[in-house]
Amino acid sequence: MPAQTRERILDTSLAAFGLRGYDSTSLDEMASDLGITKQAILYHFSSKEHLLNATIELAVKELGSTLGGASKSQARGFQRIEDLVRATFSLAARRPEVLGLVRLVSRQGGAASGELASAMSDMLGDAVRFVEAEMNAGRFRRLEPRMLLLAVYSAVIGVATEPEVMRALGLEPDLRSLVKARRETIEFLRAALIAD
Amino acid sequence: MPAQTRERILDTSLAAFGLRGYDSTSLDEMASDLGITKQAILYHFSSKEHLLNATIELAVKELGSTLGGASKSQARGFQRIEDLVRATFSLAARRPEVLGLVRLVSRQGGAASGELASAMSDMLGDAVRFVEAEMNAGRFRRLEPRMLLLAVYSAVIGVATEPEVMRALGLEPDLRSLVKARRETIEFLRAALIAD
DNA sequence: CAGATAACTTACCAAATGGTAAGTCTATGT
DNA sequence: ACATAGACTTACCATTTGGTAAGTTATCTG
Repeated sequence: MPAQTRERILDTSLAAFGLRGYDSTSLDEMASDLGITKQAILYHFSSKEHLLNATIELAVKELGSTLGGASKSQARGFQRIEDLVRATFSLAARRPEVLGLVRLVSRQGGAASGELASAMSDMLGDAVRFVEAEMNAGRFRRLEPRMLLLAVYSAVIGVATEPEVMRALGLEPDLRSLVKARRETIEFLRAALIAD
Repeated sequence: MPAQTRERILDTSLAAFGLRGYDSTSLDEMASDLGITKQAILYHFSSKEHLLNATIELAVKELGSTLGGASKSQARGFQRIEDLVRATFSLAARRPEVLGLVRLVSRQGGAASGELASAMSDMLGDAVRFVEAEMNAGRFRRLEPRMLLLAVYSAVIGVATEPEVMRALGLEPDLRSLVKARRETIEFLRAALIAD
């Protein structure tokens, strides 16, 4: 069953690109981790950039299947936000590299980012409509929806993916702290969002 | 006046490391930008890692002089938070590379990060005490102070330094949008923090 | 059994990278 | 006038990097 080499390569590249960065990861290194040669990688993906594209594609898929469920839930009001934050933290704990790659791509941009950008655009578009509806129904405080989402997105991603800042605050980035961080983040967002 | 070469190198390296990353920046490239040779850089800083250390030192200084003023202000209550957010956004607009480097170091960690970590630790320690005092005075909603600060930090840094996410939201990351983002971020934080 | 194809490996390679060694030029102090 | 030191540049160099070319091995197909 040698056909799964391609998937193993993608797993490794997702972890490497997502946790350490694109330039910091060499094909030789990944190959040796996998117990194959670099040329085996280049057999499946004709260049490092193509590998990055395929890796982004995989990350988009994982992101969609994790957050898509929560985002399309029938829940209303703040419950839906809470579901999304829980799903995001769950992803951060299980597969931190996925969020790492999202951040990498969203920072660096680049030609490969089109797909992720459009996937994110869709999800954010849905989110904007949802938030607007909740505001109109008087359940959420009235703020600029897109800016609000940017702040929420940043807060969640930041809390979920900045272990060094947690350390600077005297918190160990272990599972218990992450659970606590999730709860506090939800409370923080609840306070910010719920109209009086 | 050739003695300022050292400062020019540090300026360039701060911009390069902060905006593009450490591994993605080569000494040859920086040298050619400066119109000197790579060996001139290695004359002033004996290795790339030493250059990174000196660059972090510079960033810490800039961070301190920008945020230190706002953080040590006599303002009480939410006004002090607002001052800090304004100072952070101002820094993001004027010198995005400084915050970029902070993020780089706080993500990657590494041996060089000690100085920045301790500088941030100090600032965050002050912040924790301030937030606790405000909570005890009943002016801030009662939340876990460190988690609260992590969320605030993440939201501000994220909004100030994630242009691609802004684009995905259909916002151009120009100066006007940044001003708007700052205003909305402050409102968001005000809603989250101020006790009823 | 011949041969084609998939999935690799071995053998290279040119360019880029961080770094060393030695020389050059200029100002300055004696 | 001369040595000295600072601020570089020119010349190299070993290693790493992404990538090409040419096998090799196993499996499937006619």
